[in-house]
Amino acid sequence: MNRATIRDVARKAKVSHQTVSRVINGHDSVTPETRERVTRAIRELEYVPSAVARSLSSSRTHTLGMVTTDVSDHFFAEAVAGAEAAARKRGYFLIIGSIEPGAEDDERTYLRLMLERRVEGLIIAVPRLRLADDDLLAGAATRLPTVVVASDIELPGADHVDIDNRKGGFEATEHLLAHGHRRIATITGPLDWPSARARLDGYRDALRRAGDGTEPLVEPCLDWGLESGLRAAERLLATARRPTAIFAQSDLLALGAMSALRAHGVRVPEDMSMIGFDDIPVAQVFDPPLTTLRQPMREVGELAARLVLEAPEGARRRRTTRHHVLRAPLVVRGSVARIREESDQHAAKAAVKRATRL
Amino acid sequence: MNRATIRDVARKAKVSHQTVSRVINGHDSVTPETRERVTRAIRELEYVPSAVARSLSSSRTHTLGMVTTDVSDHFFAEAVAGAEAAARKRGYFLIIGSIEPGAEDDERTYLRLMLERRVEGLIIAVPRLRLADDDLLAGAATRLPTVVVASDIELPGADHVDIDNRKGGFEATEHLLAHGHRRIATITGPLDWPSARARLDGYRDALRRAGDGTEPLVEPCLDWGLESGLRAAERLLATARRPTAIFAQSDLLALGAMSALRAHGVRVPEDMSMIGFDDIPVAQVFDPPLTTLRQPMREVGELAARLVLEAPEGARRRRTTRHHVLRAPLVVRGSVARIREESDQHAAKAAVKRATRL
DNA sequence: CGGCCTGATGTGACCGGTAACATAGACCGA
DNA sequence: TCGGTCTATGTTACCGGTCACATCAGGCCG
Repeated sequence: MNRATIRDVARKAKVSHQTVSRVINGHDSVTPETRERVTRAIRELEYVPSAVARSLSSSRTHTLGMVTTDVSDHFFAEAVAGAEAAARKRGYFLIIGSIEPGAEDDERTYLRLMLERRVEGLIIAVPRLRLADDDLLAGAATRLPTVVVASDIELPGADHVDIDNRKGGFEATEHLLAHGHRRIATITGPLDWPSARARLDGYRDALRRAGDGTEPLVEPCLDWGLESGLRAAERLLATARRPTAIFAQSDLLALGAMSALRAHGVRVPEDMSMIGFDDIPVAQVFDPPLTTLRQPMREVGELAARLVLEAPEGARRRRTTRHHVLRAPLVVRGSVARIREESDQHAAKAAVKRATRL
Repeated sequence: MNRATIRDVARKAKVSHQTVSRVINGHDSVTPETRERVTRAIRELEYVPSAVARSLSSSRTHTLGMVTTDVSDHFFAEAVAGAEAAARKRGYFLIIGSIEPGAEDDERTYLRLMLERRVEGLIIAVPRLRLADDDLLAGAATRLPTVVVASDIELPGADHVDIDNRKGGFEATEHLLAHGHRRIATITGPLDWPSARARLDGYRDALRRAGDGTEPLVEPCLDWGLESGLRAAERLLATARRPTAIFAQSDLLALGAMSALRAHGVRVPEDMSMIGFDDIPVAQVFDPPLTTLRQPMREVGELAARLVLEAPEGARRRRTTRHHVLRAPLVVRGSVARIREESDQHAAKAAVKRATRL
């Protein structure tokens, strides 16, 4: 039971296939009665036009491709949703290749699949550097409008969209400093992610600027998840001079850490202030509600799709790279408190000790 | 700068286009040296075969379509990931249409887009009934292998994959009953979702079977989210005879409810036992860790894709519908406690009162 | 040594649309 | 009345692959 074609419809309606094509595409200059005959034939044959044939002859696929890190990461899932919505609003279809952890070779496979399908634009949301020196990607970027999301990858002519991670890290740390904290630890994401490094840089910036006995205390993790946060917090609790505040680079790291703290009888925010990054929905119903930085993930995706679709055509393509950076505003909730006297003294004592040692 | 075609490669390698095709498809009966010449030409021209043209002539698209409810729902996001993985393992590409809340008309649009793209199979993961009487869908289901996920939609010849929600609801309630609870409320998802109704049925089954002064107390919500859970819990706290346990039909509803309880000074599990449904990752780091039912969402998606791909071809198609039901096992954590004496008396007193009234 | 088989390669049609151009009336003004 | 313009429709080629079949050169066998 094969699908009817445009010629089957034409035969049934006793017109030429071209007239059918005109009806389908809402072309004017078709007599109402002819149009009606054709429409009926289409309905009776359950004709559905073939996007495949249409793409081949018109060389337009109306399809965008997005290669992303595993969408089980909240950030990327939202970015995909945003890109999808923006694409669809403009009549485009988004096909997605989500790279699962451990299957990083799929990056190339996906990219290739998308090029074979003749996508008209590319969004690359892969933070790691593996793809960077790939000639397949480089070639694609010169032919197609390409936007790189949340990544360092350098591609001539490709625009970048990202969160201002450095500033975010800076503001998170400043917020803790403003509450009197001096011993501030950070739990980072994987340091081969540009976002993790940038947030760490922001953290360092803030501490450096504060001077005054502050000192970086960095606890890196291999992923952004709960488990890692939990273990990182346990390592921090075991250190000689325990911090009074922790800046976790993701909400999941923060929530994992908080569960470890709870298990050890350390209260948040009384004994330990905590700040996250992301603003995932559950952050606000946690106990205490998590102070964090909201990442506008959906907007990142939307902006990426818009840039791809509005890129100038062919010869008019720019060779310059533009960076679009979105702010991640601080959302103050209940997980940060002013440092307690005791801890203050503790910190002060520690500072003196350190000063003496130098 | 347009893409090279198979004929360009042929010209450059001084062979016929058919030979190039043979090389691309790894066909044997090509001399090693010819193969080498062709391969070099492919590389030099940066030739990438066109899946569009290939699909048109071979009438195989190697594409599956999945129409789902908004993937911001954890269940559907995981199901998509599972289906994607299963499809890809078999050399298929999954294209996704995610219906956002409020844009339910898109169902048809997406379905149509997928049919136009000549998908070779369909996964319909749309719980609401809107699509049910759609002739487009019905027609598609007779032509293509189709699987319906987490939905009541009746389609001749389409298999169904779902969670055993009724049993899940039953077991959740039984678990609470086993801890001595008698006044057990349930916070449901939207009751036009089959899963919500089935869980509610399971809850009722368990109460009915327990008899003995139990009585349903149903608090329905319009979505599955935190906010709704929060407000539902507030309504429950305001009722005259406050329940001692709540079965929330999703983890988000449960977490939202717990945040409301906390705000009202009601401790979980001491004053109120709580059980969820889903087992989202953060459930285990909550305070207390949430007892819940784990939905094997990934497996649902994988199974759906497998069924689509392994469906018998054409004439051998079954007209019967098979239902595949996956268990949602109980995950015991810390949010359910044995009922306290005081509440026990309370419940007993209430039971007597009710008996008297009858 | 001719016939036949086999492996390597080439030829032309075809998949189902779109694009460009052709054609045939109808209408219209000079 | 006639050429020109406009509208409705038809004709043909083409997009870039695959498919079925044709061709051709060796090798083997009787």
